[in-house]
Order: sequence, then structure tokens, then C-alpha cells
Amino acid sequence: MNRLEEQKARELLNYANLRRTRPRVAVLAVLLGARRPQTADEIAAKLAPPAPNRVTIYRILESLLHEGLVHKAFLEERTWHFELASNCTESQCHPHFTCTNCGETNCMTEITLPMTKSPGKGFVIQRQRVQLEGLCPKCNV
Amino acid sequence: MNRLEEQKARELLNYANLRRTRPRVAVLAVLLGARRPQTADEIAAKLAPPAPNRVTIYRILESLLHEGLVHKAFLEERTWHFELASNCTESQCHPHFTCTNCGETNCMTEITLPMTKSPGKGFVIQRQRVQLEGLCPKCNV
DNA sequence: AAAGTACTTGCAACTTAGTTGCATTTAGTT
DNA sequence: AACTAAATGCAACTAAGTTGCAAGTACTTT
Repeated sequence: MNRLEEQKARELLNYANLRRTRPRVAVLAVLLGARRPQTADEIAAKLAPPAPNRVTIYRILESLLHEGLVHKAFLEERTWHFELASNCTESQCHPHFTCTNCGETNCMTEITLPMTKSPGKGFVIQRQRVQLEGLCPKCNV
Repeated sequence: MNRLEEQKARELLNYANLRRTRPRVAVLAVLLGARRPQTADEIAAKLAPPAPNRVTIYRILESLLHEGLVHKAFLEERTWHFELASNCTESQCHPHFTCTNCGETNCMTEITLPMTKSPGKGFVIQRQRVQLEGLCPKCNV
């Protein structure tokens, strides 16, 4: 658990008007240090024991989500994955790339796609989300 | 349960070398008649009683998936949604639009996006999936 | 048409991921 | 130091999907 990330976590929480409780700081610090979207269980595994209760982690993620500090990345699994909202604009987040061979997910922050145009007919497109699938450098022989 | 769809379902199953059992034909017929991705429960609700066992429906969907007749549409819910694979190319399916107000999902078959280019670095992009979010005609006042 | 067999189905029990209610604790305030 | 709203932990619950196994059925072979 990096000190720098804890410090940053405190600042973000303060800014968002959320209490800086120990579990909340720790969860946010994990997300600050993560290079890919994390599930509640993955976060729990990275916390220094004694880990907070499962329910607490879910509720912390909910509060972070509510204040817009993190958001859900929808991957091809049933489980929810969370990541910092900081790299994303109002209308879209970076694409996520999942390797069909090893299953690992990478954040493709260097890719920015043009916003899809509405087909008319009364549809207003506000956000778009892109998932990519293929072979990652490790698996691309 | 439309006769035409049952007929079409039989043909597809035959073509895919899957046994044309009563539950399988019925499930596929529902998907043939659906205008948006369906969950296992939604499918079950549309079957003429006596509905097949929950487990059976999951296994049928699995077999259809395995033979490439249907695929999963990843929406912003935990639950899996299935739809016919027929409208889709190798590299992408039509985008799905979910209304942030009423929650309904629409298939945007009229939209086709250019394929995202790989950022290099050894990544090979094989498929892309796009989710859209905004207001649907009903909710766009 | 009967028999055989591999594929399917149904049932019960289980797992995973997330939720709810309530009593206890704690961060930030007075 | 006392107060209070917010946060936490625990136990019990729900939703969605899975597994093992016995019984049934579609298609094949004779």
C-alpha cells in the first residue's frame, strides 16, 4: 500500500466531501495504483489485513461511484469492475481490450474514438463505451 | 409462439447439427422473434407452459452459443443477454443503445462503425463491441 | 419397426456476486 | 469532551448461474 496513493486518496475524498475512513482510503488507494479495472474481491485481496468486510467494500465502491470518483468498466464477465474515473471524458472512457487467449484486460488509454452519431429518429447519444477483443502482445506469437 | 419462427428455428438447428428437441426449438424461436437481447428468464417467460427447467434453458443457450447461432450482448447489467448472431459480422455486432431514463435497450442495426485500429505494441484487435447510452425517442421530451 | 446409444433434460444441491436490516463504532462537528 | 450523522460489521438473504446424476428422448443402426 503505497504512501503516495494513500495521500492522493485522502485528497480526492476530501475534495469529494467523503469521510476519510480507513477502509475508504485503502480501497481508493488500491484503485489509484491499479493498472486495470478491479473487482471488489481483487481489491479486498490487495488490502492489508485485517481486510474490511465484503459488504463494506461494496458500500465504499458505491459511495465512490456516487461521487463520480470511480466508475464501472463493463467487461465480458458477470462481475463488476471498478476503475478511476479520472482518465475519462463526459461522453466516453478509454476502450478496454481483453485478450481472447489469456483473458487479461488492458486499458487502451492511447486510443480515442470519434463519438458515434445518432441515427436520428429521436435517439440522443450521451455516452459510448467500447470493448475490444483480440490478442495481447504476450499471446500474439 | 409463431409457427414461422419455429420452422426457421428447426432449419437453423438442423444446419448447425443440433438435435431439434422441443425446448431447444422453442428457445430459439423466441430469440428469432425478439427485438432486443433476452435474458434466460425473459425467454422462459415467453415459452408456452410447461416451461422447461431453468437449467435446461441455460444449457440450451450454451449449445446455441457454442454453435455460433446466438451470442451474448453485454449490457450494463449483471445478467447475460442473448441474441441471434445473424446480424453481425466476424469483427463486430451492431451497437446496443440503453436509455438512461427508462432503461430499455435497443439494437442499433442501422449504425456501423469503422473498426478501431490497433495502437501497435503487439496488440491485434479482432472484434469490437460498442454500447451507447442516452435518451430514447420515448424519453427524449 | 425395434433396439441401441449418445445427447438432453429435470431435479436437487451448490456457488458466486451482490444486497438488506440492524446494532455498533467512528469521523468530523459543536 | 460530548454529540450526531455517516460508516462499518455481522448475519441472513437474493439473483443468476453451475454441477452431478439419474431418467428420458432424438436420431442412428440393424
